[in-house]
Amino acid sequence: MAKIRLEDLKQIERDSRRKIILDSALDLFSVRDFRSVTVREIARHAGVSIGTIYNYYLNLTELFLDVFLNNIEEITHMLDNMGKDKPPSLEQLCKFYITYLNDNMTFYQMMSHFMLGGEMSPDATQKLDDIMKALMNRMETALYSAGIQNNSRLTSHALFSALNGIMISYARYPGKSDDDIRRHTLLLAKIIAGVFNDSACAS
Amino acid sequence: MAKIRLEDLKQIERDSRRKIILDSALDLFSVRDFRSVTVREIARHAGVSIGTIYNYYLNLTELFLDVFLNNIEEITHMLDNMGKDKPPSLEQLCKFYITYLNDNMTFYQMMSHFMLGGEMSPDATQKLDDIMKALMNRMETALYSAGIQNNSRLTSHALFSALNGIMISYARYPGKSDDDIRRHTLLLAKIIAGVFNDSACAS
Amino acid sequence: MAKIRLEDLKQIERDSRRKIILDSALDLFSVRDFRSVTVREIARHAGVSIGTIYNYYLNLTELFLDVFLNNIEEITHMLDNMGKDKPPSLEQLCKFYITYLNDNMTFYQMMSHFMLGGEMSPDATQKLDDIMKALMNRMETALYSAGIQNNSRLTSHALFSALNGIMISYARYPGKSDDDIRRHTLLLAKIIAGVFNDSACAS
Amino acid sequence: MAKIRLEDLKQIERDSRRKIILDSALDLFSVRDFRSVTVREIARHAGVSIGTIYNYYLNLTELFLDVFLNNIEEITHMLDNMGKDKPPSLEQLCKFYITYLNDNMTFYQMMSHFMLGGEMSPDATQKLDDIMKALMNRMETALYSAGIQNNSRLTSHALFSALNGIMISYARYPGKSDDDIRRHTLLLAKIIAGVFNDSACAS
DNA sequence: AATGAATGAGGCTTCATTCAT
DNA sequence: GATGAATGAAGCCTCATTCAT
Repeated sequence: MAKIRLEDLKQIERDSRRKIILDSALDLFSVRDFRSVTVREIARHAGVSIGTIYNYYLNLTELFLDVFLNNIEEITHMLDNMGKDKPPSLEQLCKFYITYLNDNMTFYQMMSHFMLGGEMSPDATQKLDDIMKALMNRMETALYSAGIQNNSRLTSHALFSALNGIMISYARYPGKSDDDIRRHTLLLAKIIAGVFNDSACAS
Repeated sequence: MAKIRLEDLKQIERDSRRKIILDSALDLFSVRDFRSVTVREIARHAGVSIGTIYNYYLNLTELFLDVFLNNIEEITHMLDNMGKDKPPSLEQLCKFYITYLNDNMTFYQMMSHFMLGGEMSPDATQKLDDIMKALMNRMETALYSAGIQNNSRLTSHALFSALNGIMISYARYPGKSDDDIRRHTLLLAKIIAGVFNDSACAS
Repeated sequence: MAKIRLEDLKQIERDSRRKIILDSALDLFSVRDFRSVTVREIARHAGVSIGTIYNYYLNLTELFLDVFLNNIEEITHMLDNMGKDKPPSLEQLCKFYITYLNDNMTFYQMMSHFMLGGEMSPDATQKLDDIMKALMNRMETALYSAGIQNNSRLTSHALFSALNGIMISYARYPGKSDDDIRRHTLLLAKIIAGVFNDSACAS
Repeated sequence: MAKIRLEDLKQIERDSRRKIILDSALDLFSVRDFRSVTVREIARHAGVSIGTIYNYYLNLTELFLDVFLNNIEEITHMLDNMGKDKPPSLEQLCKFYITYLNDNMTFYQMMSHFMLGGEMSPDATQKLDDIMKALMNRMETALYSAGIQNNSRLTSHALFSALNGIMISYARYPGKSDDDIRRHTLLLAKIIAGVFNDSACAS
């Protein structure tokens, strides 16, 4: 029994140190494009050595992926906690998602990165797939509540795509401030929500 | 007059050489992620020296941008030529755009790149803005024809976003072949088109 | 008395654990170039921790050296057991040695390593010297029996050199299989034996 | 014609710079084990940038190989120039070779390195094979003159092996000075020469 | 205008060894 | 005595860009 507790403690310590590294990386990513952040910087910022990073992650890509997956999980959890009793409305969901993306530009930077060529191990691919499915389930539920009951899975893919596309297309509209961007993307999110809602009514 | 002709010739030669470089780059990008293509490779493939590349482009980014802008212009022209007399239907437009993106993966790779951190000169930003506006005009026209007459500019932004998002989100769905991807993204394009169409009817 | 037995037991356990480590290392070396084997791998393969390795060896070099010395001792013992009553003939000796080297490529890899720059402690140097002398005695005996009685010590050095050189020079003849190598090196061993034999007769 | 001269000049310049790099590397290798010499050091010592090294060599291994091949060629040429009219005697050849090895410890360090695991491209392997054959021809000729006319190719392999083995086995005899080593290895070379000579007479 | 050799900062990663538990 | 996480120096190599010819 004592032994089990010791192992547990070790695991907890390991997890917490991994979290320190992860959070340090996030910290840096919130300020700079993640592709320009170096291992050295992450290590220094986390207060550990370079080697320690590699004790917790096979390579930089795995660390990036961890950040990415954590983001998706966070979004999923936040969605679960939005409407305690009933699922969020389409508009709530869209606005929330776009707000999250505005607050976490690293997230869609990484999405682009991994989707457009970032090499991933089969293991990582599987994990990503699972976590993504959980998020898609929430989207599907919201669509279902909004009255879209045919093709709901495919439509949730379309909705997810549309929202991601907003940020990809307008996250850096030339000459606009961060606030302008936020306002514009939220507006587009509202339009997307409206379009999907109307479509539900029409059909 | 003779002088003018000589200058013209020079300009023509210059333009054609620039085109050779551009096409060579495109050639390479059709096979590999553009971020992994080096100046040396482009030069060798174009049959010119590295230095020549820099005689025609300030730096690699400008060349990338040229490729990108040419793509947008090409899309715009193709849209213009689709329906000789009447603008394309929403579904036609969406399917066409997604088909183009499937055929030119470099295009949305570059879109992501420039939107998510690629540094651009003010000059380049302006040019991009102009060319993008022309494309957006075509989208707006199609939406207008489909019955979306309120907020049509904003809605065309939303449509553009949604289509881009399809590729970003599903261009590399794990374990799917190129053909699967094409089928899935076209399906999503159809759903998007349908949703926008329904919305037009509903309102 | 009980105490002595306990100490003995401890020593036996210590020796056996050291042997486990040594054998694990040998196991790995039989498959891969010893210079590419890491402490971590040896530890894992031996089923002990990295730290334990360092409880038994001052550093990796000492472990390598231990493997090397054990090899030389093994060769010496095998030579002793070859001809129970009379020493082996020159050809027998040469063939045996080359066969051993073919079977234990790590041995001459290490010989090269230590001879060509591997740092050794004075203590280790002394140990190596002793063990090497024992082997050289066997060679000298064989040469003596073959009729080489002048300069026999020096000649045994020459013979030893010649045999080692065979492996260094032809252990990786380009495009040859392991079997080809074995056949070629054994042939050269036979020639060397013959040359030394003839020389004995001639003088 | 002018053009050809220009190209020639360029090639000459290229060759000479390559030689500068090569000589700088050799310079360093004469003082330190080549495996501990870094690209940075070679570059600094040659007065060029690191990148320049890689303009002339694909990687460090290729540079090492170039040093090695140059050594073999040098030996071959020196052998050719030894006896203007008649080939060198066996003893001359052996002594010369061992002297060369004593003067160029990098040579047999590299021989060991490449023979015992250093990865080589097929192209490099071929080049090495060719150059080695030229050297072996000289050895064979000397053996032939010494009266060894049966199996002369195989015997030249054996002689080559034996000489290499001398250095591998005794280049670092514990507690001996460089001069001691030189004397001892030359002695062994003489014995080897004698043995092969006697053998020729006996048969 | 065309050439292409030279540049060199800086990236990621490895791995023997230590030492607190 | 056993453990194994932490350390961090150091290695090789890439590649956009410049500039003398």
